[in-house]
Amino acid sequence: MASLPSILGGLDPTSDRAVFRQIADQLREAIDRGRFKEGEKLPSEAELVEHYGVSRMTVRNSFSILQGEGLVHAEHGRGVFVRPRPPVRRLASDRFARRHREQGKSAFIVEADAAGSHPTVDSLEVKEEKASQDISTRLGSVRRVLARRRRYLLDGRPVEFATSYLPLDIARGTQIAEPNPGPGGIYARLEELGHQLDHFEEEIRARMPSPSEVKTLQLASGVPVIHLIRTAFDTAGRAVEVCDTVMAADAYVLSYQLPAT
Amino acid sequence: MASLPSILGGLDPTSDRAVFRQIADQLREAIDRGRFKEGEKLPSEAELVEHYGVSRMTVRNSFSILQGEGLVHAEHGRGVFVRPRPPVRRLASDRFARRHREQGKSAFIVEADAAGSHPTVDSLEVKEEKASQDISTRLGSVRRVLARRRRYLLDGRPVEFATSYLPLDIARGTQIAEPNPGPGGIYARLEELGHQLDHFEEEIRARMPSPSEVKTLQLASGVPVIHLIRTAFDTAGRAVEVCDTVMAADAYVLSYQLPAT
DNA sequence: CATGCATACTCGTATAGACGAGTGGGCAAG
DNA sequence: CTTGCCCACTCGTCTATACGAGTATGCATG
Repeated sequence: MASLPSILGGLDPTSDRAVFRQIADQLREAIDRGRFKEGEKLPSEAELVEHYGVSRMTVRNSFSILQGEGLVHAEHGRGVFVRPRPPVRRLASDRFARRHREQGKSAFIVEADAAGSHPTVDSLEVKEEKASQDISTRLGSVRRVLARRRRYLLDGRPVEFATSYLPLDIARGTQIAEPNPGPGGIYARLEELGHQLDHFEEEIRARMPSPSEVKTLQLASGVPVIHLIRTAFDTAGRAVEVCDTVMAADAYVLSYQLPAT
Repeated sequence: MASLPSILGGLDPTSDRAVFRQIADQLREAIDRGRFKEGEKLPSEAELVEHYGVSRMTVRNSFSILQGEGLVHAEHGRGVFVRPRPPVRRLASDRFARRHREQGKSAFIVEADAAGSHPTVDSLEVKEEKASQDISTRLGSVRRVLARRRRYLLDGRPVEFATSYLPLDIARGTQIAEPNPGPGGIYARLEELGHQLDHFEEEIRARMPSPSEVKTLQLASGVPVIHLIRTAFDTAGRAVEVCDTVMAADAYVLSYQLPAT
């Protein structure tokens, strides 16, 4: 690495911009310009204290700004690093098309294999439970539901956490209530049960994760989540499934195709 | 407000959870439970210093966690407040349907009026410029484009910042190159010019905002942005417009309807 | 009554120091 | 050579203090 003074400038004492912001600005610019590359270690707190002639807390304050922006992450005992951008998973709007439901493996597995990454699904839980107010409304005033929870990982990294809710009168006692719903997933089973799927509705929000989501998805600070709620409707117009998904935002791009009507 | 000890507990010295995290946990829980309501002022730093018997920096550290989560925001000289959740704007996937293009006013204005809020559009800029690599690719290798930039506000609050890019051979010299594109917007003009719209593709990402986005959208800390890139295709299969939109994530819910095919 | 200032309270910025804990390299002992 | 310890370096946590600047309130002055 080049010497610090050649990468980072000095402070402007006449500026009314706070010192820790000036330092953050310089580091951010250096990162944007590629002076510090993905995964590379930034100067240590001590080095920056030395370089700028400020106290350590001031430097730490700068780092915390960049962390909040998702640009860097700190590793205890090692240093502060430019956060590498993980490969993103592309979700196309036709991902639930019937033709994708032919094979035995789930869409997640097939797609990950194709992308050369190693997919895993864990913490599978299938149980009956009381529907939340929101789920009940979406499913048309049901009291209890079958909930299917699972977490998806790519190359060991958790990227998505999803729960499907289904009305008991549809799902109870069927293969949908089994941990492994069989080839084509629960949508294939629903159609076999006479609920021909008509369309899906998806609601998308983005927000900062709750502490429990940070834990489950092992999120670095400065990484938002995409919260997607999908409702599946059968040809009778009935909502037959609600799927609540929380995704690590840095791992996903959602893609939709809309008719111009 | 009830007394502090009745809302916030004490610290657990035996816990290995850092003190500032314990304080943040208690404040977060109090907020979640509605002990502190939206817009309400939290105890001041001094009060919490008193209550917990810790130093001020420790309390500030707790607040900075909650700020990063988007739960609270600080106002210089006033206090720290529970961040109110703004009314969200719902974007439905049929928002560009031809039938919505009849009236003179833009979709944004019509919709906001219906919701009872006061919409504004500002910082309108229309100019020809060099296409970025990404835009060029999406539009099919054009070098220069017409760029239409504008910012949308609801009740004075900026919520969205968008830029449309169009190939010069289509847009130059037409009403599309005017600040006001006329009734039905640029999509109506494109169709009049013989580019019957066939479908749109939308790409959605979520991430933390850049400093300039924070400024333009006046974002509180802990608020991510939704980055939406829409490409419009005509019936000849040509990409005739790319619209790059950055939205305050706390102001939007995107909604899509997908066929089950 | 109205104006304006003093003041108390709020958060913002910055310093200096202390100790703890994770990491990794080098050196010494076996 | 291998094992294990020490040490230097890293970030994590916390204290104590100081001054600045924005806000709001009330009181004194005109």
